[in-house]
Amino acid sequence: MAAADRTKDPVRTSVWLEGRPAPRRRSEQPAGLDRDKIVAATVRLLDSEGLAKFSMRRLAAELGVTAMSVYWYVDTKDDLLELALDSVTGEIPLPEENEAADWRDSLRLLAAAYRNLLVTHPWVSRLMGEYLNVGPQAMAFATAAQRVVRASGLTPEQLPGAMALVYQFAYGFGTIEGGFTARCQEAGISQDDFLRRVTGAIEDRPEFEESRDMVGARGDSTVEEMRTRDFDIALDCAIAGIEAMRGRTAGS
Amino acid sequence: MAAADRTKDPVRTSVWLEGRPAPRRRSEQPAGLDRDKIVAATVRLLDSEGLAKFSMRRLAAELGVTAMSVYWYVDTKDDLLELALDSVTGEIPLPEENEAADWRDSLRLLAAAYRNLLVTHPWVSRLMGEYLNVGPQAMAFATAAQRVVRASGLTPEQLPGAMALVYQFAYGFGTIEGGFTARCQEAGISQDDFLRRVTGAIEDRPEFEESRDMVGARGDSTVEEMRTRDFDIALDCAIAGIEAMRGRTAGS
DNA sequence: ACCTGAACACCGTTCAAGT
DNA sequence: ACCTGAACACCGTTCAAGT
Repeated sequence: MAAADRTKDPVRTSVWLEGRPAPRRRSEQPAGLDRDKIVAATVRLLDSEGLAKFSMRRLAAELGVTAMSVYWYVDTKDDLLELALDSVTGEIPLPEENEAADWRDSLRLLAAAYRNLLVTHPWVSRLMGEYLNVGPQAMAFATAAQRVVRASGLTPEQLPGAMALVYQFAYGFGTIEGGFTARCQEAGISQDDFLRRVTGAIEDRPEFEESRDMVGARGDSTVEEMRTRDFDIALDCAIAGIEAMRGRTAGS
Repeated sequence: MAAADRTKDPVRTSVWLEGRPAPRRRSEQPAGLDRDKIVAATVRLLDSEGLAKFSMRRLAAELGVTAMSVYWYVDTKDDLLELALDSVTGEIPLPEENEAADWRDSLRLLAAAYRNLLVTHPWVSRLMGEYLNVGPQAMAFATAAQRVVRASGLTPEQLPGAMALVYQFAYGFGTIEGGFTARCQEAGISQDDFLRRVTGAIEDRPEFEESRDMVGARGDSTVEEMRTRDFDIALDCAIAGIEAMRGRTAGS
């Protein structure tokens, strides 16, 4: 199947794998619409109101245009969300190619940036789980992520497992954290207040007795501090694991 | 705020933290409806058709009843989904309390079971990211999960980080895996065929050149084998990390 | 080439009414 | 106590029509 005759495929894979390139603009359009402008407005709306409230009609209103105008630049809502996903993925700062830095430091920076993306854009997690995520920015991140872990000196057989450990951990961590912050934002309440509210509700009910110590605050830390500490310790642990794996053979 | 007068709260936390207990049935109802039956039907529908296609109207049709009948047993769709989430969480086999087994083995079993839950019910991941997940089954799992990692001998300061590393990794891994299998099932295509299709599309397009080795198959393994291998290696790595962290002080 | 309007087949949920 | 029907305010998307 040549690139030229690739057209509508019944099995949807990804916007990025469709034959059709983004339509290029030639001159001033009536409404001044634009794929980039549409994606930017999408990201803005997703950030401020969340994925659940986002709709093509809402987006069109934001752009001062009819709902159907957007469909000139984008095939479906799914495609648009994929574009928005890749767009914010580009916000992750990637380490320099020829940097002499220790791979542990690079790994820590990259994982923290990944976590940060998932927290500042809580809708990102769901889209990553739903779509293939093979856009250019996602690929650039994946390449950098692989390069950083490869510098640890693991064997090619160990590499994918170690990659999964670090980045899937960061994904899971950022997902739960993002869900929590989004919920608080939606309720118009601080994270610490929300936690107090939940622990309060749990204390009132006898059936939650044995799980109380898992939910409450630890010491006098704020929720944010607790989480950053746990994230750092988890990364330390993963890095220590990678170092311990180095030179191990398959069945030891 | 006593348990008795807790009523509708503008800040939604979770079904499990609402004052109202599940209404208990007294005799034969006209349609023989039931909270358990509703939740079971919900799980069945979510498994077979996915979260995107699930609706209260679709569920009602499955139960042979009007859409609004369900609302007698459940306040909102969100509440129902929370109930379904906790219901399948109970499918995870938990290790015996007084087992003399090595914590590494228990951890491997529990993490694998967690991954398995996320893959067999691909809708679970999204709900875990969206809701608080403090239902009884989720709490039982969390308790067991904590007990297993605690047996590794880490300090109380290290414990939450190590927990996060292992279980958030399993969550992230199962999420991506579940999303992939769901996509294949929806398209009516095998996972290996889907992968071949994607790699084929990537080979056709020059802009994906440098990311080709990250997507393709490795050796002659099937997709499923590759993933299990990576998952196991990642867990080995995490366990090695936990062992290396043992006895380390805060800043070493 | 770009944008609109009406229409179709859906949603979750409220509310008054039936039995 | 339990279930229904009509209605409200939404969806994503198609399709014919405008400029």
